Amino acid sequence: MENSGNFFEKVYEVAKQIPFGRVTSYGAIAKYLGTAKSARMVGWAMNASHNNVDIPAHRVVNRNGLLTGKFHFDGTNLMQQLLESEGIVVKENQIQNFNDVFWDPFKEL
DNA sequence: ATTCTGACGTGGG
DNA sequence: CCCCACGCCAGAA
Repeated sequence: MENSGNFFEKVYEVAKQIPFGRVTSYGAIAKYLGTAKSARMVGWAMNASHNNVDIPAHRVVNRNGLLTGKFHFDGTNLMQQLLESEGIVVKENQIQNFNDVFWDPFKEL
């Protein structure tokens, strides 16, 4: 399982390190891993992370700050509620003050 | 084996 | 500023 590939494992590691009340983008993680063009794979990894409860996938959004994957969660607005529960303001599936809550692995990690 | 789509991002017109 | 196309990799039909 964990041998699915270093890439997925790395994504999980970074996602786990996302601080409370913060969010990051797929591209940021992908870039940090050196696969900036494979940002899609990051999302795919998140899909697999469904098995890993330790992965706060709700804290990962696209570079637009939009909750693109909110439909992949159990509920319709479960992702938004989780983010708001952390103090993040979300409006119409879009994170407000995105730059303020944005967590950059390059800068923070 | 082939084809398409998908939780994205960047670049060009 | 808005719209379109391309790249990337992996899994499903």
